[in-house]
Amino acid sequence: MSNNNPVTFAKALADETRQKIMGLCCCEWLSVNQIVEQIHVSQPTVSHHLAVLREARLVKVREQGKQTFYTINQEHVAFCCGQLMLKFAPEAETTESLKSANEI
Amino acid sequence: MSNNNPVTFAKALADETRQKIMGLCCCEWLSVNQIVEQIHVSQPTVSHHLAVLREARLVKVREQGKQTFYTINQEHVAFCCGQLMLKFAPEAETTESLKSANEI
DNA sequence: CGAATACATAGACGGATATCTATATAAGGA
DNA sequence: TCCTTATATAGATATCCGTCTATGTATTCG
Repeated sequence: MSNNNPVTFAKALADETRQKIMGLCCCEWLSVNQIVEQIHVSQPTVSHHLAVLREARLVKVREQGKQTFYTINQEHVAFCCGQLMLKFAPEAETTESLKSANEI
Repeated sequence: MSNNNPVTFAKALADETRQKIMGLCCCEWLSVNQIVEQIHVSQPTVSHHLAVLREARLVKVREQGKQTFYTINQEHVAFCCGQLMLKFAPEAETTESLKSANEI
């Protein structure tokens, strides 16, 4: 059921806790427990949110023994943001710079 | 209650109907009725969604006699997308091009 | 093998939200 | 002034979703 449209992307981002998790494992790989330790929700809740992010392809997963490590799929985040800008802000300056960068 | 954080932005985008409305009035001013005519939900529902978009500052409003016209606030959409990229995809190539464009 | 650790899944529950109908409000025209 | 048109608001309802506890599954270690 992995989906890739702008609505799926937005829904995945549309939660405070999920954005916190994303902030935590943005530029590094974290195990589920490491995330739980830094956030005030239960382990199953974290697992639930990670599943949502996985469905939306917003995280990369690496299993290693007992542990499962997650990190943000930055390329996909950037791609989806670009899609939103092209769709809903095609005439904005920032979007122009994005377009011209893509052409190079 | 107008809010400006990434969660508010994502929540506002996290609905199929709202994204349809945004697509419709992206590059032009439309009255509420014009939106209702092009979408299969009731007028109060459209008004509700426009209120959500207004709260998130994603639309500009212009009242004119009996009618109220809406268009996407493209600058703000682009800004929020940029914020998301900087926060959750700081190392992605696309984001780099965004940064360097801002520096110019 | 048996216990402990790490994570996922199932199910329950309460609060948020998308939609509708009915109605209020306000502007324009006859 | 009265009726029509355009939009917003109120209230009801059903569904979605975030969270929790309990439990399942798999891996590691003694």
